[in-house]
Amino acid sequence: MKILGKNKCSVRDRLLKGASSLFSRKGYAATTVREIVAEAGVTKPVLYYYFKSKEGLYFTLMREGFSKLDELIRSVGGYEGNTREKLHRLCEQTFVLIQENVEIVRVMYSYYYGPRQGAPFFDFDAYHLKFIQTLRGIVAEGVRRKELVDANVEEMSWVILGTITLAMDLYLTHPEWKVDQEKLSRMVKLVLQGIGTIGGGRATNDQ
Amino acid sequence: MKILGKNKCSVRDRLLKGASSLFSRKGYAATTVREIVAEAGVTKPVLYYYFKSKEGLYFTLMREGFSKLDELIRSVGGYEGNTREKLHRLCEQTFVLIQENVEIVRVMYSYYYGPRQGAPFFDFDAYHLKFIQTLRGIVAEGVRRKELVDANVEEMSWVILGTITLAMDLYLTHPEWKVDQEKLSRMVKLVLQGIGTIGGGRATNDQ
DNA sequence: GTCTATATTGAGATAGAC
DNA sequence: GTCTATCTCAATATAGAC
Repeated sequence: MKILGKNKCSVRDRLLKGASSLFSRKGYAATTVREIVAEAGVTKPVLYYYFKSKEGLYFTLMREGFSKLDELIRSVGGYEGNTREKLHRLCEQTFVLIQENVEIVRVMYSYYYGPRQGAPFFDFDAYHLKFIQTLRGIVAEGVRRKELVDANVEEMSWVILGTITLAMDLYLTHPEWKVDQEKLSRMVKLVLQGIGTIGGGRATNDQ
Repeated sequence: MKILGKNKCSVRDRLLKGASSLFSRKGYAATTVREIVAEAGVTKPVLYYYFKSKEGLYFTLMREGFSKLDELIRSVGGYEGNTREKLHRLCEQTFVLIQENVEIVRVMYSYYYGPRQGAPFFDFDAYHLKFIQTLRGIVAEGVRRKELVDANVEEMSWVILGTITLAMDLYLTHPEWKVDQEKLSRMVKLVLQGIGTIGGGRATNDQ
């Protein structure tokens, strides 16, 4: 492995960066190997040397992106504090991760919701499920500790998930609205405290 | 216009139905006119007779789908009852609309988040914005009436929007979880009443 | 090896008969 | 309104000159 100056990117990183940008803008199928190597200022064989194929590059990109999510999920086990604090921490870390990997998130999004268009299979859903399970764990513990109301754990998790997802969504589609961690944090606070004035009774599992 | 038996679909409708299914599964560009007409059991000139072009068919599909959303949004003006009831009604109507137009929603999603892939421009965002404005209107009125807490109207709207969006999301990607109006309704209830137990104080605009 | 000219293909679109 | 048959056009593939 070559030693690099601190501000330089390795060729491998340049290829990954350029590819993620192209994939997110044009889609996997529409992005040619030519464009990727041109973006990185190298020639085709370099790409094949590092990644074996266009598919290999794609997998590397996704694997490296989602390994950070894995790390985040593992770190949840070590969270200290009450449920409120844990939820806020999870939301914050997740949002930071998203901000740092916008392009990979875009690729994931269009794969997840749109037609596959020749993109190799990648099990995004496994990560989605893992994330939901983690969230659910925090919520279930919160209910046991009586720090959350005794309602349906799954639905409570979904409400939190919806808030995170919407923040991500708006961040991607309306950057000019400047959705950031602070706003997400206030939104989570609203979910915890309720946006209705007292009078409707507290949420319970009575249906 | 031909008179049809009550259980028969007109050719025009068959073309629209087949096209929306194909567009949602394969994407606009990857769907050929041949496939669309084959699906409807007619020949190409029929498509051109009704829609002038593939683009015309696409626009008709989107326009007809989103005109229902327009109708829904207009109907909000006539909502009766308190804010809680209005929000529940909006969520319910929106979810029903989504269920009845899954394929169009899918097409919209992949256009909105993915690369355009040759699909003609359609201003989905205008509808998105209109919807948010409507939601915001209900929330703002709720705050004035003191039926909602005096917090940031935009962020409160987003939390509700996030809940609807997540329900739609799960409905699209995990039909086996059977997210339905009842679940969405309970999720909205959770947002209104808060999932945290009392002790963290009510939400306000202190910040 | 590279370049240019020429197939080939498959897409969207149309004319005119019925 | 619907069909058969045909057109146009662009992208790609290939042949053959250089």
